[in-house]
Amino acid sequence: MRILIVEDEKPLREQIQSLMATEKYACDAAADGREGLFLGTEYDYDLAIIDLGLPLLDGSSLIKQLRAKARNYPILILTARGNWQDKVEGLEAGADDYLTKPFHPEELRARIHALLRRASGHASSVLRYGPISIDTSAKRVFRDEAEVELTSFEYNTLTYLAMHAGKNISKSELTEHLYAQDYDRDSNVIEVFVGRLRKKLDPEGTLNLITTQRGLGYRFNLDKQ
Amino acid sequence: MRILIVEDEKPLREQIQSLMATEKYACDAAADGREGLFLGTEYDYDLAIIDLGLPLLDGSSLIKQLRAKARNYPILILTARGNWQDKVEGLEAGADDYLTKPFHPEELRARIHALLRRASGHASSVLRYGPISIDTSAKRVFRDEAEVELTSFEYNTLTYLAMHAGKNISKSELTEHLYAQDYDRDSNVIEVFVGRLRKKLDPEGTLNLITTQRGLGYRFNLDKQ
DNA sequence: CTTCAACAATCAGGATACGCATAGTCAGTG
DNA sequence: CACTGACTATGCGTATCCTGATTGTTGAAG
Repeated sequence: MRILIVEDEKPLREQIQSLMATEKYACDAAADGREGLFLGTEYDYDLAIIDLGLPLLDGSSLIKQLRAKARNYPILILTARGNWQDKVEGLEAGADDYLTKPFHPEELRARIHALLRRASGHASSVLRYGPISIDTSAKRVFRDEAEVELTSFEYNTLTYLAMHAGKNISKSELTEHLYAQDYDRDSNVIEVFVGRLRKKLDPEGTLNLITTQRGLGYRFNLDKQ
Repeated sequence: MRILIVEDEKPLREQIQSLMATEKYACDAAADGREGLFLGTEYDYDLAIIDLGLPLLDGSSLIKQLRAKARNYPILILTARGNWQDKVEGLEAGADDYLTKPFHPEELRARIHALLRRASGHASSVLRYGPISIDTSAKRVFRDEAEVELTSFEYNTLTYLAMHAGKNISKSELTEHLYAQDYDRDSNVIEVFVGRLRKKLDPEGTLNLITTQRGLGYRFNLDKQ
């Protein structure tokens, strides 16, 4: 999951960033509306958290512009307590939920979970793809009823691919979603981990689990059931 | 265990809160139906206690809306003595049990225990996992018929893990359910307590009681019997 | 058909951050 | 004021992640 934070107050921004870090979400932060618009347009986020009172470009204009550019990820807005007009304006601009400052970190976290869950539309916690099943609440993976032990990063990579089964996912999309902004592009971590996943989940290569689309990315090849 | 209380009468609400505190449950309280709906929707509770006569949004509507949003934790309703219709309506809306006011704290305590136990799929108040058994009503723990003395926090950690046996429970999920509201995130309490549990319950490490899935969480490894 | 460049896979070793043990501090309680 | 239990601080070991070189594969150009 990759999350965008647009918040001008540095302490709050950093607090949110560290909260996202504990959730193992990759996140980018912008300190004003302009920068927010740039990042929000440039990258494909899973969620954005936007303060309404921003320098250079205010929150609801930012949201309007993002929506106008067909950026459809869920947006959570932050408002000062009691600013009814702002809140309503933000929601009308295209935000999905709001939170009034100050808030408890727990509250923010819960909202984010709810938005992400709603966005992905996954009701059950067990995803089945033929012989492979992924229990997202237990964070365990099985092949033919036998558990396959995955590390945290392997697990994240697999679920991202599986949740976009049938689609070509480029390596850069994967790194973008699994890592925070500043990540060394010319590394081959993804290849390494895809290799590990293939070895662990399909050592004989009979499933054709993850195929390589040269120049395009990887594709998870089992249908969801 | 994390519990939600929705009750408009302040004295009663606080009485219940302090009762929950003595039980070492983390709990949040709401004074009206709206707030109750918000909290109940956004957080993952283990149980909710809801008064039927509430301002802004009445109890049974609240329950209906929670259930409609797939919030499946057990709900205990509180009714004034003799309000048959209300009680029935509440149960039909999706409550699991009721209690008529005024009630003895003991009675509330017993009902809560029963509901939590039932929710985790255990009929009796003694949970058995191989050589480990947990008596949830007496809050005592045994290994091979010998009692193991646990402190209250150790006990809570153990029961939460045991009630979700087989699942990887992240440290943040543990803190969410064991502590109320905000809690300092970069602390290693959980690690310390898991360490103590292992030492007390399985000093030789023969049971493989709680395993660590680096980056994913902890897992209680004994099957329920 | 062969060659070549670009891209991908593999492997092993090093760096890092995660989790653990231990000990120490602090707060509450009798 | 001693005692217990909750939490913090520190250093250490190691699983996990990342790197870079090497080997393998692909597809287009000659």
